[in-house]
Amino acid sequence: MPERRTRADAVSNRARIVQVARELLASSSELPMNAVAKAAGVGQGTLYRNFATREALLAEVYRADVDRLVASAPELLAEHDAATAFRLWLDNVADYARVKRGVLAALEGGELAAGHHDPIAEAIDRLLAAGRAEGTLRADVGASDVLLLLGFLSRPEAADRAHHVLDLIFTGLRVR
Amino acid sequence: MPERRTRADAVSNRARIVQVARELLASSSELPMNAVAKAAGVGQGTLYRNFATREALLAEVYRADVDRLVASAPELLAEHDAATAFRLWLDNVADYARVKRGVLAALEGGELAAGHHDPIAEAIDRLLAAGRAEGTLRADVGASDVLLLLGFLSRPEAADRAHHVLDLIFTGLRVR
DNA sequence: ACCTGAACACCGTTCAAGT
DNA sequence: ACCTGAACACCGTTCAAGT
Repeated sequence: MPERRTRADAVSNRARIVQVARELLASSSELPMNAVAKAAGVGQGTLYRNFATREALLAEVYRADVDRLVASAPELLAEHDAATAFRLWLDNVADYARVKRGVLAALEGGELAAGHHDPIAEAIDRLLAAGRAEGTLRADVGASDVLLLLGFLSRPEAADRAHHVLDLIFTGLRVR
Repeated sequence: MPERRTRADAVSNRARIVQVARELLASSSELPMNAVAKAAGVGQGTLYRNFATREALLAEVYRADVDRLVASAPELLAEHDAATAFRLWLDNVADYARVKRGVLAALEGGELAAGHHDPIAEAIDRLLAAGRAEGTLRADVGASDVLLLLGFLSRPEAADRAHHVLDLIFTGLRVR
């Protein structure tokens, strides 16, 4: 298998697409594929070659944010008991959701159903497993349940009430 | 103000539009306005004259279902303590959501933000107020919080887990 | 009063033709 | 190997012309 060098213009095209998408999302929350291609100065075909679906493009745009969110789960577990770590992690999710609703939209694509390795689901699994071991979080709750509950964060009206509603959720997941 | 008779064709057009929309939703979950007009045998202008937005059309399609759901709240309160009534009512919502996801989609339109009299929010308010009076439901929960939490029912993956997730929500809303 | 349907604007996606 | 952009299919919405 010989090294296959990617053409320089292809590399810069891809980078520019992602950059432009990020900028468009900062100002509008919609992301028309044609608009991305035009603003990036590439043909539509090039856009689709790089990102076959809008979801793929969103995932790339928010990859760093999602990585940070996922990485914070084990960090919190190292410093706190599991229930506290879970509570703090939920606040992290809310903070991300407030700034960029896209983080949530990106993870709602349905990778859930596909069952492929959704890193956010894995982070939740770790937190839940730790809480189960501690006896502080309910044993009959799965990551997919939590993801369903967190879906409310993607609604625009959620902004004000997010932390309060997260508190309700957390209370429901605790062992009484 | 003299009686203004509506033309007979206008009446039947409106009825046929709603009927056709109901049928399309039964088989596809999408509802293209052009498709509704075509299937109903009317021009697009007629469709828009009757229903200025898709939301208005959906509201009309599901009006009977929503009415039933709303009416069940006081009925349940008459027969059960407030916490039980609330729990049973949540199950009613889940049952509706399973059969026709549109009921949920219709109520998510954003009447919430507008603050106009959303009958579902009123039904929830009655249940919460009764639970507060009884001391069995948390006092710091509003109908808008519950609506946000119920939003998960509109997701396709919710079907299997709906009752379980509702149980988690209910637990979070109970006074411990 | 009410209706029709052509027309406009917009979007996603594909693919023949180019370099 | 990669790119361009015309082209196709689709949708929402409006409005001039009809009855």
